[in-house]
Amino acid sequence: MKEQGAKERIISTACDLFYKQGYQATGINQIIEEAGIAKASLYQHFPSKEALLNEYLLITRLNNYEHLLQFTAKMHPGKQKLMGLFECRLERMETSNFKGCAFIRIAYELPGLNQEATAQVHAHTQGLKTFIEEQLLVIKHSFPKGELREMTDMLLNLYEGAGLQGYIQRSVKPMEDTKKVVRKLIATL
Amino acid sequence: MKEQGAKERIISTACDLFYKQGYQATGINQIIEEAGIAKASLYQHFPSKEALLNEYLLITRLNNYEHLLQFTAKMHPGKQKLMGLFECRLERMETSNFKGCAFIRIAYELPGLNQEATAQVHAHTQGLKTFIEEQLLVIKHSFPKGELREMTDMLLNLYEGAGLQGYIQRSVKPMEDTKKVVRKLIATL
DNA sequence: GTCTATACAGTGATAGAC
DNA sequence: GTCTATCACTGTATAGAC
Repeated sequence: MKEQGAKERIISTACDLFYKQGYQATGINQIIEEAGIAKASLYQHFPSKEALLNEYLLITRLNNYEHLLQFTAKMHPGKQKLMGLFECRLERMETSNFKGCAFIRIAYELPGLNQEATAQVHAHTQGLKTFIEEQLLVIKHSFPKGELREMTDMLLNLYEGAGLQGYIQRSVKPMEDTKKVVRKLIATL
Repeated sequence: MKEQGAKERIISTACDLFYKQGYQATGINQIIEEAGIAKASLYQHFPSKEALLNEYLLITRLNNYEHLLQFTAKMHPGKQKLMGLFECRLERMETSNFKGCAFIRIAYELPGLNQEATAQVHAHTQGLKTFIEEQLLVIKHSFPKGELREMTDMLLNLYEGAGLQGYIQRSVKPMEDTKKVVRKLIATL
């Protein structure tokens, strides 16, 4: 990891710790220690801890989205890719130790979120909605607009709700069950 | 508020602040200031801030549950009470400034939650499940066991997912939409 | 650019007077 | 039981030497 520049080490360490421990529970001191750099060097690259938070959210969002696209790249648009969304998260829950959606965690941890961070949270949600909507339109080309939005929101709720329950119960079961339910739901379309 | 004992003032202030601002963001100093008592008095009644957290979760859980029971007291068991669960939260979102489910917030804010606090979170979830299951059994007396659990979990996911989206978007719309979807879902039972 | 050393506010928690 | 005063510690952020 030493061959990376200081800034890169700071970012990757901060992203890791912010997600694992939470933003507030992670101190600057821990970040610089694990990144192996001095405190002043951190403030050379980032004016404040909050700036680091914004960077964390941006990078995490892009990574999550990129991962989803790769995961579903070879799937057929429509039902298969829609199921892929759930399988993608299920895989994350099985391989890494899943701590819930990073953006929901931040929104819950910091009731007074700054403007840029809020924008990232919304962008993440909107990205999911768009992905879901696209697949739904492939499945049923002539979706009435109101029903499309309704179905999209319901699937999003199920997706986030299952992730949430899975984290709280420390189990992949809620997500597996939700996957089955979703499969049934879209089978009728 | 002055006629209440010191302990009661501490508890009600802490409950209020922990929910509004989060646990970590709320300092002992703010609690004692708003409660109008001295710091040493607080530690007379509670050995630590963490003890206050456990008290907060217990009281919030009992209050939430009590409120739900009162809200649905005059409704018919079954479909009406099940819809009442969603209407109850909808009402809370409209009247008070809803910050999401208190237990999910705590679970997300503190990845390393103590045993008693974890138990409260689980008890809350279990309480919701039991409530939902009871109504489902009234609706359809001969529910296959697997499907009953499946349906219960799905409704719980929708309930929590909608609360979550509602908080993030600062809108009651996700919960209203979810209510409609749930009404359709249980209409077919 | 990166380091050491430090500033300064804020935290949770205690001691001891009244 | 409740207060004032203070503890030891950690938090973020900066100054100044190399």
